[in-house]
Amino acid sequence: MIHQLKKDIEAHLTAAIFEAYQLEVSVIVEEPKKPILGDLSVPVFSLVKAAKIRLDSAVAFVLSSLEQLQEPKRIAQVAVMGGFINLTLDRKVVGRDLIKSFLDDPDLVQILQPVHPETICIDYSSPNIAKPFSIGHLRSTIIGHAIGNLYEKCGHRVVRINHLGDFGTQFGKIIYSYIHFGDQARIEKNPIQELAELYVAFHEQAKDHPEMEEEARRIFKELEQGNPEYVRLWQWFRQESLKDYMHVYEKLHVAFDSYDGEAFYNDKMAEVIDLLHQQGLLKQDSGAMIVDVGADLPPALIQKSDGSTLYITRDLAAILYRKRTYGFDKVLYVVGNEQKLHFEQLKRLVEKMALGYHESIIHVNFGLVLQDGKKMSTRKGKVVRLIDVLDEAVQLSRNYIEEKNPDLPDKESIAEKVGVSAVIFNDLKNFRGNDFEFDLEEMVNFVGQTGPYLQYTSVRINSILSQADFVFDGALDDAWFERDYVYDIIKAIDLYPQTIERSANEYAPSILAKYLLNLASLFNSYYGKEKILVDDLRERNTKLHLLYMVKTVLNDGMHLLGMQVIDHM
RNA sequence: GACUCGGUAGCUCAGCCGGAUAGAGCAACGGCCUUCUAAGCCGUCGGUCAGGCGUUCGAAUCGCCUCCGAGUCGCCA
Repeated sequence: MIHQLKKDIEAHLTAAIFEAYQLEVSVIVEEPKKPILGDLSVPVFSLVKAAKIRLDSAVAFVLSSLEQLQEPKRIAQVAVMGGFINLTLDRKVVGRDLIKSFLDDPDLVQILQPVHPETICIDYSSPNIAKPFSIGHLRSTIIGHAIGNLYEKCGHRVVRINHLGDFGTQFGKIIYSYIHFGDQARIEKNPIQELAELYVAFHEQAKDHPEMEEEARRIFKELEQGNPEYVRLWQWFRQESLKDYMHVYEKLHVAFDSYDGEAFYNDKMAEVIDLLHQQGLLKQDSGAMIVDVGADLPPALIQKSDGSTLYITRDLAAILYRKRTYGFDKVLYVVGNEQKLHFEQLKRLVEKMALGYHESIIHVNFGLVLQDGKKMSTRKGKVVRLIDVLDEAVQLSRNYIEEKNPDLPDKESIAEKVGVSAVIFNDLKNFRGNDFEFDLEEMVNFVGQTGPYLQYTSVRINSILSQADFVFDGALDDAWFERDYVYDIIKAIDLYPQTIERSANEYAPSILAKYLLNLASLFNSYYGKEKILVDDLRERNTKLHLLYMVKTVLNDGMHLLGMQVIDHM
C-alpha cells in the first residue's frame, strides 16, 4: 500500500519534471532510516543537478508538484530538511486500509497475481546416489524448495526436478570397489554407509594404484552401453540410496515432480552430440570431443576419449528435454558455488547452439559448508550426515519441551517440527551465496534469530486468539494506530507482498527469513508493552485484528520457507 | 599463475542499482515471570565498514590498486 503510494509519487514527479524541464529524471522515493523523519522521503539532488537549478527552487518545485497529486487522505504532513522532502502519512488511514485489504485478500492472490504467469523449472536437491545425504545437499534441497514455494505464491507454475546424481564415472568406481572388496550381505544391512565406505576405499587404494581409475572409467563406459551385470548392480545401489533419501525428504516435507536423474538421459545423449556435430561446434582435442565456448572460458568437454559422456553432456540433454517437456520460461539450477564455471559453460553451449533460451538458464548458486575452513570431501569420507544433524536438533527440542512445557500433549510431534524447522531456518536466514563453517551448535540453536523464535511468536499469538472470540466487523479504534510501536507493525505487514516478490525475483529466501525475524521481533516487543485482552471491546477487537494479521503473515512466511507451523509448543 | 566470490562489533550476519547519526542476534554485564506461553522482553557495553587512491554535493555501497580467505581452471559430478 505504502509501496504503491511511493510508486505513484515517483511516476507523478517524473512526469511533472518532464513537463516543466523536458528532462528525464527518474525520481526515487525512499524510506528514511529514522522513522521520526517520516514514512517517505524525496531527495531533490538529482533534479538540482539535471535541471541546473538552485536547491531551494528544486524543493519548491517538488512541493508544488506534490500538492497537485490526487492524494487527499494519506499524506498528513510534508517537511523539508535540507535536500530531502519528508512525507508523513496518516497512520489511521494506513492502518484501516491495510486491514481492509488484508481481509479482502488474505492469501494475497490478487496482489501477487503476475502479469505474465511463467513456468519455472527448478533443479534442486540432486543428491549423488550411493553417498550419504549430506549437509551440502540439504542446502540445495531447502533453498530450492523455498524458491519453488515463493514462485508458486507469486502465481507461477513450478516444476520441481530432482536431478539425481545417478550416473557417471563414480559408478565405475563403486562397482569396481564392490567387485573387489565388497560384501553383499553387509550392503543389504546398511546400504548407504557401506557404499560410501566403498567409495572412500576406492580413492585410498587408487592413490597407489592409478590404473584403478582407468578401470573405473572402463566399467562406467560398459555400464553406459548396457553391460547387464553392471546395470544390475547400478540399479540395486540406486534403489537402496533412493529409499534412504525418501526418508530424508519425508522428514523435510519436500517432494518433487520428477526424479529423473542423469541416467534418465543416457538414451538422449546421441541427439545432443549429433546436434553439436551438425552445427560444426564439436572438435577433437587429444582424443576427446570438445566445444570452444569463447576465449574467456575453458572449452567444454563433451565426450571422453573412450566415447563415454560427461556431466555437461547430460545437462545439455536434460535442458533440451525439459524445454520440450515443460516449456519452461526459466530453469533454475540450485547448485553450489563450486560449479559456477560448469553453468557458465552450459549457458554458453546453449547460446552457441542458437537454441534461443540461454538467457533463461540461471545458476542459483550457494555457499559451501566448510569444515576447518575447507570444503568437505566425500572422497575422503569427511561428510556430515544430515540425518544426524536433524536427530540432534529434535533431541534438543525434546529437552526444551521437558524443561519448559512438560505437560504438552503431543510432545514428540512438536519436537520433530521444531527441531527440523530450526535446521531449515538456520540455513535460509543468511544469504545463500555465503560460505559457512559447519557448526552443529549454531545449527540447532533455539535462541535469538532462529526458527523456534518464529514458531514461538506464532504460538504466543495463537494462544491469545484462542482465548478470545472476536469478529472482523471493522469496528476499530483507529487512534491506536498512532502509537509508534503499533504503526511499526502495520508498516511491516504492509511490506509482506513486496518482500515475497523480491525474495522470489532474487532467488533469495533469506530476504523473507530476515523479514519474518523483524516482524516477530516487532510483535514480541509490542507484546511486552501492552495487554491484549483488555475489557474495552473496541480496543480489544482492534488489537486482535492486528495479532491475527501478524500470525497469518508469520505462518504463511514460515510455510513458504518450508518450515512447519504449529499452534502450541 | 588466471578467473570467480568474499572481508562490516569478540562471534554469526543485515545494509551494497550512492543519501541523513552504519543495524540485528549471540556472547558479556544489569533488570523483568501472583496478569494473555520468559524458546520472550528492556537496558548497558561493543565499529579505522581489510588498507590505500579515485569519482561525487554525498561512498560500507561505484571504479582502480594492494593485502587476506575460499572456490574453480578438459577426460569427476
